[in-house]
Order: sequence, then structure tokens, then C-alpha cells
Amino acid sequence: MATRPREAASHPGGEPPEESGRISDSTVRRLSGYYRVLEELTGDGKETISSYQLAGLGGATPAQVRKDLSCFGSFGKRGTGYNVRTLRDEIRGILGLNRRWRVALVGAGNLGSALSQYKEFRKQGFEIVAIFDKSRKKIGTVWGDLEISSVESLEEVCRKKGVEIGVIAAPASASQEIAERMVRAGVKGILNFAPRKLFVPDQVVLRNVNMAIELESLSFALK
Amino acid sequence: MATRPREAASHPGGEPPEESGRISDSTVRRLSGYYRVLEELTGDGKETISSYQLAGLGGATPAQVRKDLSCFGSFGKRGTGYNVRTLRDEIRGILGLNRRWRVALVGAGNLGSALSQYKEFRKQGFEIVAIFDKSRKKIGTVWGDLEISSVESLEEVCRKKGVEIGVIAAPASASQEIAERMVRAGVKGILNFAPRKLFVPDQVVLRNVNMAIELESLSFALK
DNA sequence: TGTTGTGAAGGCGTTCACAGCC
DNA sequence: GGCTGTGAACGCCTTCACAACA
Repeated sequence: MATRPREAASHPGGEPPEESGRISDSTVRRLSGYYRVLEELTGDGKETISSYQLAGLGGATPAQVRKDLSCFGSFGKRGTGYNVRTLRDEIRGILGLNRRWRVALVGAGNLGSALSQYKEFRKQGFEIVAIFDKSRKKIGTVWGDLEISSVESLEEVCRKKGVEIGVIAAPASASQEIAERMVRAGVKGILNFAPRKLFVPDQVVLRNVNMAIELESLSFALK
Repeated sequence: MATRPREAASHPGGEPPEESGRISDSTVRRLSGYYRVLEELTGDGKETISSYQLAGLGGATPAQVRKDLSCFGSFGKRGTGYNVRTLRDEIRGILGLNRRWRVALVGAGNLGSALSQYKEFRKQGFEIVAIFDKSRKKIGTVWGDLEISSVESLEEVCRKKGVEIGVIAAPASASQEIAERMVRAGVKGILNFAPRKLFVPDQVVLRNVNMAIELESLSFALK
């Protein structure tokens, strides 16, 4: 009963040809893949790309590429394809990557350490502005230019710093309580690395990165 | 330790009603979730559970729970529900978690370090038996009880140690080449943490853990 | 000619609803 | 009465196929 399908966020004055119907999760995830391909191609100086080429590089089909993009507008030229740089910028806008997101990281263990040093993170506009942990030994120590705070102060600090996204890199046993603290702190989205199903109010967006599931599905397929 | 070669555990008497049609990926992923819930409940000493309760804890619907399980047999008792311990063991078998998997980790950076220290990994039967890196500075150093090898020796070492699963925790730019080395080394499954689409032969199973996609889909939903 | 954008068809997974059993 | 197991209905996503257009 908890995490049921979400309400569509109605678009009042929205962008010109944007967001007609509801966008499927698969479409968004593929856009993310196209975006990465296009970023690389702009670096290589490529000018235009067809749906066939983009599909080949992104592991999709040409029809799917065109369908995905058509949800948001008409970015291509018939007979030619898409302009690499323009399309990249369009998708960046669609994904909401042309702005900064203030992120709080909870859990200063091995995974938290890896995340806090992950350069790509900040490059895409996700800026870690607070780190929390439960352990007395870690609270007060400095990672990069941030001092690790007590998880007890999560609500206060997140509100003060205007945190919008929370990342949970703590043990599963603590994850639900952390999520609830984040919700109370006004966080709008949560990225959960703990291998446990979390329950949050409908207006809070939740995404999971669950290595255990992937490993187990790998194991299943190999059996 | 079970140093059993790549012999498929042939089912002599075989389970009665197993694996009829093809199992969807979503089903396997949900099974993985049920499994984690059941593991915890056995710890709590719970005896039986209904599809309604399991659905509530696992973020699914009762009908889905029953459908998922029915792909593999009839594990419940009408009027009562499922025996927690029995169901857990059944799912463990289905997912292939009642055996050891020999794993090679490539990339001894922050993420690789976090993975190599992740206890849950080994607990589910995934044993890291080799670690590789490209950097001269890291090759030869010791992590836990494993010495980091040169990625140049990947094929040789993986074959010698009978590695079945490869984990890629290296930069995206190196990921495709590493995947190809793994394929040449006879690895049967690959878990890829690099944010790039990999291309491998059909007989090699590939799963991805892509934090970038999750973050970007989060960003999209919040926009 | 080459490629996009899109309605229509098809395939697949989820949900429903109820028969079958405890 | 309660709950499972499952065929059938439903709805969504993918694929097809072609008109529109540079």
C-alpha cells in the first residue's frame, strides 16, 4: 500500500512544446543514456547524428530514440538527423541538469567516502553541502571542505542549507529512520543506496541504487 | 570450500513444477526484495506470512507476490499463507544464492575499495578472489588478503582462479576494454558500475548499477 | 534520397476476480 | 472464513510502418 503510483505534476505555464502526456520512467532512463553519449560526441566534435546512430551507441532502437525525444518536442531535421550539441542541451534541460541541486549525504562509511569523492557528481550539478554520520568517531572530522555532522542535527542543518536531495549511504537498519528525518527536513528527493525498501510520502521522490538486486538477478540468470 | 567447476547442478529428481516459461526481469528483482524481507523476518522468529503482508513489506501488491511465486511452484497453504523459513530457502535456491560465486573486481579506486569491504557481498555467496587495477602505484599492494594485480594479467588470473563473475568499478573510458578482457577470460556474468553502455556477446549476462541514471531521473522528477 | 515524427499494432507485465483448498 | 493459485482483462511500453519533409 505504501509507494503507489504517483500523481502527475500538472504543468501550469510550462515550456513551449513540453511534457504533453505522462513520461514513462523507461523513457527518462534512456534519455539519461543518450545524454551521456551526446556529451562524449560533442567532445569528439561530431556535428549531427541520426536516430540510428544514437540507438547503436545507446543500446536502443531507432524508433525508440525518436519516440522518446518526441515526448518533449521536435529536435531533428528530416533527412539529416539531430544536431549533437543542440540535442545534448535540450536533454540536459529536460533532465533538469542545467541547475544546481543541493545534496546531503548520510553515512560516512566506505560508500559515502566513494560518493563524496565522485567527481561526476558535482559536474552534473549535484553539490554535496552536508555530510552526516551517527558515529562519534566520525562526527567533527573533515572530508574535503565539509565537516561531518551528527545525524541528530540532520533536520536543522538540511533546512538551514536548503538541501533538496538526500543520499542515503548508511546501513539498511538505519535507512528508514534517516528517510523520515529527511522528509521532516523538507527534502524533495531521496537517492537510497541501502538495500531496503523505503516508505516515504507520495510527494517525495524516491530512487534506489541496489547492488544486491543486480547481483542476485545476475546470479539468477547464470544459474 | 566448494571448488566445484562450472558443472550445472543437474537436478536428479528435479523440483516438480519449476521454470516453465520465461521469467521476467521485474519478477526476479521483486523476488530479490521478498528474499531480503524474509531473511529479516526469520530473524524475528515469524512463522508464516500472507501475500498481503509480504506485499506490504516489499512494496508490491498481493496478487503480484502470488504471481511471482507461482512461476516457480506452489509454496503456500490456502487459508494460511507461506512458511517464512521455507519460502526464504526456496527463493534463495531460485536466485542461485545457495552456492559460491567467484568474483573478480576491476578498479581499485574509492568505489572498488567500498565494494571489497562490503560484508553483505560475501554473505550472499559472492567471494572476491582477485582484484585488478591499471595503476602502477596500486599493483602489488594488499587489500585484505588479496594482492592487487595488473589488469594486463586479467585473462590469465581469472582463468586460473575460475572467476565466473566480473565487477567493473573502473572509469567509463576503460570499461568496454575491461569487459572484453573479462569475456576472453571466460567470465559468464558482468556487473558494471561504470556509467557507460557496454557491449558483450549474448551468452554473457550483463547487469548495470548506474548511479548517474538514478540521480538524473530524480532530477527530472523534481524539476 | 534519407531521416524524422507519429498513429496503429503488437507484446508483455500487472491487476482483477474467482475457483479451489485449508 | 481466509488465503492461495491462475486464467482473463487491462493498460502500458515497444515496435512497426509510413506520411511528411529537408
